[in-house]
Amino acid sequence: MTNMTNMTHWLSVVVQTPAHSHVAGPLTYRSEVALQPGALVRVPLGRRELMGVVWAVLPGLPAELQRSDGKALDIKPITTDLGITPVTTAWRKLIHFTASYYQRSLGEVALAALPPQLRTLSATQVERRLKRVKPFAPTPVDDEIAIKKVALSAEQTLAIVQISTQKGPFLLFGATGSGKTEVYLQTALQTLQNDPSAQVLMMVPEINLTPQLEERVRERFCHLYGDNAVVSMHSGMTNPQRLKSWLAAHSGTARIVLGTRMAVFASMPHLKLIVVDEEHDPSYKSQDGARYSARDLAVYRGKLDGAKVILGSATPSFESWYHSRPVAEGGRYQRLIMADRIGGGVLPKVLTVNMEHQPKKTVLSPLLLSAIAERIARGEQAMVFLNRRGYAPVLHCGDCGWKSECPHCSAYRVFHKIDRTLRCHHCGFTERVPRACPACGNTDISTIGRGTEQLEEHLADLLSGVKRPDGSPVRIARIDADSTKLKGALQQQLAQVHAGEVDVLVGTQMIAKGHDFRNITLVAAVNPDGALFSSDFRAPERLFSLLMQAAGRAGRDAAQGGRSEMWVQSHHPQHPLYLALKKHDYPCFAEDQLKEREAAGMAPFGYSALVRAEARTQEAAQAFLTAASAQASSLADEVVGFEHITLYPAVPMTMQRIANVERAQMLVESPSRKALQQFLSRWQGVLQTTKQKGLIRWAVDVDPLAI
DNA sequence: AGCACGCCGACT
DNA sequence: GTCGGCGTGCTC
Repeated sequence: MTNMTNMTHWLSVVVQTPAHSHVAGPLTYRSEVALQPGALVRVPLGRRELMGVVWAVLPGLPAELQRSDGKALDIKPITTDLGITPVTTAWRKLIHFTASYYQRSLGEVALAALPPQLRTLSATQVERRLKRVKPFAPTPVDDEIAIKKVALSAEQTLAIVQISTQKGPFLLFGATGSGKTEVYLQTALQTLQNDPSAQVLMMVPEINLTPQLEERVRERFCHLYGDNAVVSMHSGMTNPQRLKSWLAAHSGTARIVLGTRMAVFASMPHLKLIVVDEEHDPSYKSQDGARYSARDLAVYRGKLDGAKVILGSATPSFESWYHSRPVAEGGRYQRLIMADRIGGGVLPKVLTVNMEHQPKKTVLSPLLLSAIAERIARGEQAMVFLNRRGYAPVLHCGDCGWKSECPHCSAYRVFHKIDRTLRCHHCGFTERVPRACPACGNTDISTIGRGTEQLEEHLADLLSGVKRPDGSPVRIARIDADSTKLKGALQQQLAQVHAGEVDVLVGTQMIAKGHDFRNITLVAAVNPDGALFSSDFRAPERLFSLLMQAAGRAGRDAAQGGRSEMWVQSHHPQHPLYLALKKHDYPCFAEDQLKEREAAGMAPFGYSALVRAEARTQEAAQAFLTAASAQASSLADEVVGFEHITLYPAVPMTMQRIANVERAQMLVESPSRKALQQFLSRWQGVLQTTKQKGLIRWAVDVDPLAI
């Protein structure tokens, strides 16, 4: 390595190039100075200049780029080296795995995983930003006084010991209120104390939940490791903020990175622990670009970086539950159980109301209503769920049968009474509510069904005679995507609930997640049946989890735990899902559902991918898929296990049309993950060359959440 | 995907 | 005579 300075180095550089083109792979550049794999550089491509990641240092000019006539091909030199520490080999392996598993180009995944602002800054600008992040300084902490002592339950203590003494990955199966977060924090603290440079990654499903966790983590760690020790990473941040967090993590200054799914790609050279909270949450699966599962990647990354992984949930995904079965049966994760609520809190009693026995069109059964009134009279709070925002999901003309269909989508526009609009929740198309039926002129048009807006109104009406303990009237509030559109509105509304300024809270699933409301002693799901018979095979699992989480909102305060209740209004109260819910019996529900999955060959017993096509017409979208499917058989000789691949016919998607774009999809299944992977990577080429008039775009979704 | 070049229509 | 429509082709 002595006279490296004056010779030409050939570098394989990954840049953001489109997946479907001849330059999809890494490109070769030269450099007069030696560079490390992982170095961040800027390179010329055509008339542009792009950021790239040095993927490998090549022994010489690759043969395919050498011209037979001996003349040197014009391999361009890199423009600049950004001059920061190269990303680690483990990071590059993670990116490589993600790109190949989810069928995207390396460049797309690598560049999407780096902060966008890095692309626009010069080496000197980056250097300046880096200086603003305090340099990494190992800070061993053993000051017993500085560490906040927290009383732990026996279950928490056991979980912490098991995590520290065993390898994992761990599935922390803990009831709502059992203190999972404390286990994360204690384990994080141990990790940081055992290794002066260790870093911890903690992931949560939604941005809404990061401020809460961030506050808790800051309170716990900043006085030990400094203000720069905790950084956030989520899509709600501005580009400069993202760059700052990224540099802090990359340089090792940040000891704890908190974030949403994107944080799984954070550059953390000393990563020693990964926590995935609420691991079952569908938000961990990306729905655009590379459709990765941040939870699955977290487990993979743990292996690459030698970091422990904790997946936590009160209602784990069936995949994780299955993987955490006993080792003797082939389990790969270690299951840790925390069944008890801390402080002796009791899970609320679950009551079902059989809506078959109620008069038709009943929104709230008299029983539920009086139970809510009772809470108010006692000065307690109630929470009512309805997973449908707006006033009514459809507007309808009784005379001619007109319905408020969206002209651009295969969906109805929702009636919003507040601003008297018809809004499409898919494409955003909004119009004033017509005074008369647009089709026949009849002025007698009515709504069908109900949303949170109407429920709020309805409740106000029904509870108008109920008085709070001090004799004042009931205060009702609504929290959903409409009421929280303004920045900070959600936090403000939640604060109102905490302050006891609200007696009845109406809302969508937004309020079911993660928020601790001490004084809520009744939670009600008004109309959750929809998911029971949905075409989406994961719908029951999501409903169960949502209801369990919702139930967890009630009775957090041990003093009230005894009398807190979860009410479910249903037309099918005998459905196994509700029976399991009544017993708070997730394992029973999981066992039941896993049997069904096994019989149907679905995850985790079988593997699948979807190809989705978007086109101007439904015919074009399907024709593209059908043509690509027909050519798949030509790959039979190349793909080992091809006979185990099943290609299903192209069908319209459930939401067939959005914003005038027709959508179709095709399912590919296999009992062998390896065969499916191999097939998909070969088939990629076929899809790329399949031309279809009117086709707008297509994408492969590996391990899709919904089929 | 960008970003060029390139060849035909309606404007200052 | 130029501005600009988007078809085709290339990028280490």
